[in-house]
Amino acid sequence: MLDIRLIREQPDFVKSRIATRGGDDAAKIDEVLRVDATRRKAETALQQLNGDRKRLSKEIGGKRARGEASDELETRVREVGDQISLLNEQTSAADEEQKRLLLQIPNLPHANAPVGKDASENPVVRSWGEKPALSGTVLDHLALGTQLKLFDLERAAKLSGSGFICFTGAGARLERALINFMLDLHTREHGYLEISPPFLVRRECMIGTTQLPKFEEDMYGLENGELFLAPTAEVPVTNFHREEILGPAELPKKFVAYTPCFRREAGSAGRETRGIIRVHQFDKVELVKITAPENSYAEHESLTANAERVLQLLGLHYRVIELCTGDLGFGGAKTYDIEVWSPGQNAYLEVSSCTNFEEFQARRMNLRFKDADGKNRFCHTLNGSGLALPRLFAALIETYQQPDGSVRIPEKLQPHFGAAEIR
RNA sequence: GGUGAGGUGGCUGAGUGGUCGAAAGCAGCGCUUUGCUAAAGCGCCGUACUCCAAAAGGGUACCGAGGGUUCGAAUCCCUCCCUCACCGCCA
Repeated sequence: MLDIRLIREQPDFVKSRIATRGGDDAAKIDEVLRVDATRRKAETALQQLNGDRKRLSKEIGGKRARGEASDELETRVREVGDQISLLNEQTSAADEEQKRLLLQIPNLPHANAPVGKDASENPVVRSWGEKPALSGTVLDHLALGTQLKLFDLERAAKLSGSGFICFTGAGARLERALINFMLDLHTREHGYLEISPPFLVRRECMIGTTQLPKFEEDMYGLENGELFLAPTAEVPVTNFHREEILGPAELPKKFVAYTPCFRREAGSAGRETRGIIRVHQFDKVELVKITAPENSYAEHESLTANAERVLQLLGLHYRVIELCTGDLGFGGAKTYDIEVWSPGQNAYLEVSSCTNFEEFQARRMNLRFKDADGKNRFCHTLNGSGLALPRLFAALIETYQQPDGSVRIPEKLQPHFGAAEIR
C-alpha cells in the first residue's frame, strides 16, 4: 500500500513511476486523490461538529448538576447529533473507498529497476556453473521419475485431480532430504530462525502480503470465506509480527520456513503443465526478512546470495535475472529471480523470486519499528524462496542422471539422503 | 462443542453514565541534589487522522472489533473476535 500523503504531494511522480509497470493505474491515482479530498473535507466538518457536541454536552452536565433546566440545549445537541450521523456515514464511506482503492494500486518500482515491458526484457545479472555435459539420451524428470518410481502422477490425479504430485519411495526421501538440507543450511550457516507456521491463514494476512484482494481467484479459500490455504510461507511468516512495533535492536529479523504451498494456478492450463513444474500443491523453503529501511537493499542482496548458495552446494547451474518494471510483481520494488538449468526442459526454471517490498507490505499489515530517535516507522519486508522444491527436484535428477538410468546424489546432500545414488 | 471469568497506555493496574486520553505504580527521558554508586525531589513521557504555507499551536478519534441506547459511553445493551479456567470430544 502506498502512502496517501506521497500520492497527494507528488501525484505526477507516483504516476510516472507506476506507468513503467505498463498497466493503466493513472486513473486509479486520480480517483484516490478525488476520494481523499472528499474524505478530508467531510472529516474536518465532522470533527468540528463532534467538538460542538462535546462542549454542549458538558454544558448540559454542568446545568443538571446545578439543577438548572437544559431542555433547550438538549434539543440543539440532538440536531447536531443528527448531522453527525449523516456526516459519519459519508466519512466512513469515503474512508473505505480510499482504502479499497489504495489496496489496488501497485508498489513503485525501485528507481534503478530496469525499465521494460515484459519478461523478455529481464536482464541477466549473473550466472553460476555450466550446463552439464550429458552423454547418451537425455531424459527429462518425468521420464526419469517414472522409470525410477520417484513419483506417481497418475495416482496423484486419482486422489486430487491433475496438477498434484505424489512422491514415492526414494523420491519422497529425496524431497524430504532437500527440505532438511535447506533448512539446516539457512539456520546453521545463514543465521535464520526456523518457523513452522500454520498453513491456513486469515484473510487479513493475505491482504497484508498482497495476495488479496487482487488475486483471490488464484487462492484456495475455505468455504467460510475466512481462512485460506497459504500459497507460500511468505504469508504466515511475514505476518508473524503484524500490528506490532518492534524494538530498535530487534531488526533485522530473519526467518526460514518450510511449508507446502497451495495455488489454483488459474488460467495457466496448458502452460508448463507437464510433469511437476507447475502444480497446485508444492513444497517450499522460504526466506523472510524484516529490516530497517536503511538496510533493506543490503539485506536483499544477502538473501539472494543465501538462496543461491543452495544451488552452489548442490552443484546445479543457474542464472540470476532481475525483473524489469513490466514483469515486477504487484507489491515488489525490486526482484531477482533465480533460475536453475533444466537439461530435460532445455530451459531455465524459476526456483526463487527474491523481492524487496520496501514498506508496501508493512503498511498493509501495520508492521512498524521504533527507530533510534524513538519514532515509529514502517519496516521493510523481503522474501525469497530458498528454494522451491519440485523444480529443484526436477533439475537435480536431470542434471545428475547417469547413462545407465540411475541418478547420482550430490555429495553435500548425501548425509541427508542417506545414499549416494538412486537406481 | 458447553460453561464461567476476562480483554484499559511499553508493563502492572484503578476507574460502573458527564469536568476521563483516562488515577496510581513500574520502566523510559530531562533537570536538581551528590565524591562515585545508590537514593530522593521536580518535570516530561501513547497512537492515528486532521487544521494552519510551514513551525509554533489547535481540533477530533481511539479503553479488543463492530453496532445500539443516551444530550453525553471506558462505564449500559447486542453481535463478533481473542485470552484464561473447567467440562466434553479428539490426533
